[in-house]
Formats: sequence, structure tokens, C-alpha cells
Amino acid sequence: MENNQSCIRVFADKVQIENCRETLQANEKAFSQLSGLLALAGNEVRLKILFLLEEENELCPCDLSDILGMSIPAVSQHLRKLKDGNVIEGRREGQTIFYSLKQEQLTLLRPFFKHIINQNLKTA
Amino acid sequence: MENNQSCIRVFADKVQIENCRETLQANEKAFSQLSGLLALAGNEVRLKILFLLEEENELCPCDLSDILGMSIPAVSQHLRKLKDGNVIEGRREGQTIFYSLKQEQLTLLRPFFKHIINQNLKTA
DNA sequence: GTTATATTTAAGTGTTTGCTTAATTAAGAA
DNA sequence: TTCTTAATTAAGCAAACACTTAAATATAAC
Repeated sequence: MENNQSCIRVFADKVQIENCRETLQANEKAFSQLSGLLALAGNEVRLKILFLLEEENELCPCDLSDILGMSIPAVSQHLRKLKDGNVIEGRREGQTIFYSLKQEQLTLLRPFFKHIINQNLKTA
Repeated sequence: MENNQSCIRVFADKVQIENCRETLQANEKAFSQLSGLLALAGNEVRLKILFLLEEENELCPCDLSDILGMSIPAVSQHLRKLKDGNVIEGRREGQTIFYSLKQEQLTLLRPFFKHIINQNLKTA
């Protein structure tokens, strides 16, 4: 945005624009956090993982690899992102690590799961 | 996944895994569509645009550029993605194009907007 | 100890993303 | 028509993504 060729519209509502700017600023943190979560869920593989964890309660990378038909490292890297994003957590049992959804983000995620189920009902 | 070194766990629940596979397959379309929408909303700039359109009803690329503090082409490209994703639509008025949310996807989007507002209340 | 299993991490790579600047299209005003 | 404004499109590019294969880590079994 070097060359500010901003199209200063004649009819631009300066007050409205200023209000919007303030709203964004006031919610800065919320936008950043929420978009982060949505970006995580915005990957089809990760969305499936989240959905499966909701349905099955907990699953290990090995199972997910089988279910999703993709390599273990690929799954593991997705799980790491979800863990870093505070969406899932792992519990060790011997050599196996069981991942599950963290309660924290569930409020936001549940509508997605419901939506998927609903779509299914529509098709049926 | 050439070299199927799949860790066939001793305790793996084959029935569970098969059920999961079927669930994924049955909802294939829903996963692809929903992850597409979430990927759109998973970009901070686009999330802000969607939020602003909800609040202000409609806005033009020029206004959004001012509000977001980014170049018009950058905004325009985000709008295009949202339009291609069937999330927003444009209405021409002279040289100006006003974008607004499409009713269609609003059911899924509204919880996000509410969440942002709620976060704000918490902070205040 | 050695070996096997479950998982993670690291390095490499092709693809996608999101911006930039410049060119183009579209409508209105002179 | 020419000029200005609003918006889009195109080309280029750095950064992020999502996989791959190979190496490393961690626990359990022998």
C-alpha cells in the first residue's frame, strides 16, 4: 500500500468507516484467535480428525492413519497443529497416545459437527 | 503412503475403524463443503470482512480497503474468494459495487459473529 | 542389553496463499 | 471523445502448507 491511490469515494461515510475501524481494533484478539481456530478446522483432513474425535471420544495416530488412509507422519503433523492450537490433547497409554478434543473449544466446534450430521440426514 | 508400514496395533478395534471409514465416506460432500467455508473464514482478513458485512449490511471494496488498511486489489481478491465460495454477493450501483452476506451460509457463520461479540463483552 | 512398535521430528519438495505493482475493464462526468 | 473514479484481473514473488521419506525418540517385550 505504498502508492495510496485510495478511491476516496464521494459518498463514503467517514463516520461509518471510523466506527468499523474501532470495532476491529476492539476485537483484535478475538479475530486473531477465532481465525486461527477456523484455519485449523478449514483443512479437510483436520476437520475429519476433529469430527472423529467427537464421535469416538479418543483415537491414536495409528487409528487415524488407517481411517483417513494417509501416512502416520502426515497425521501426526496435523495432530501437532491441533495440539498447538489447543484444540486437542493427548494421553499416553504405553506406547500409544490417545488424542481427544479439549473441552475449551468445543462450544465453537460443535455447530460444525451438527452441521455435518444434518447434511447427512438431508441426503438420506 | 507407498511403504505401508502401518502400525497395525494389537488393540486396534477393526470394527470401530471400519465404522469411522464409512462415516467419513457417507459425509464426504459435507466435509469438503464445510472445510471450504471454514478455510475462507479461517483467514483473519476475510473473517473481518464477513463480520463487517454482517454489522454494516453492505460495504464496497473501497470502504473495506480504508477500514482494513490494505490495498484495494488485496481486498478485491479476498472478496472474489468469498464470492466464489458463495458466501457473499455483489450489487452494482454506478461504479461502486456493494457486497453483502448471502443468506445461504449465514446459519453457519452467525455463531462466529456472536462469539466475537461475546469475547468483547468479556474484555469490557 | 537387543528388538519391535508407536509416535514424533527433520529435511526436502511441489502447491497454494496472499500480498505487490501494473494493466485492464466499467461506469460517470466534462 | 477524453478524463476520472471504482473495481477487477494478471503477473510476480516470498511465505506458508501439506505431503514425502528418513532419522530420532520413547515405551514395551524378549
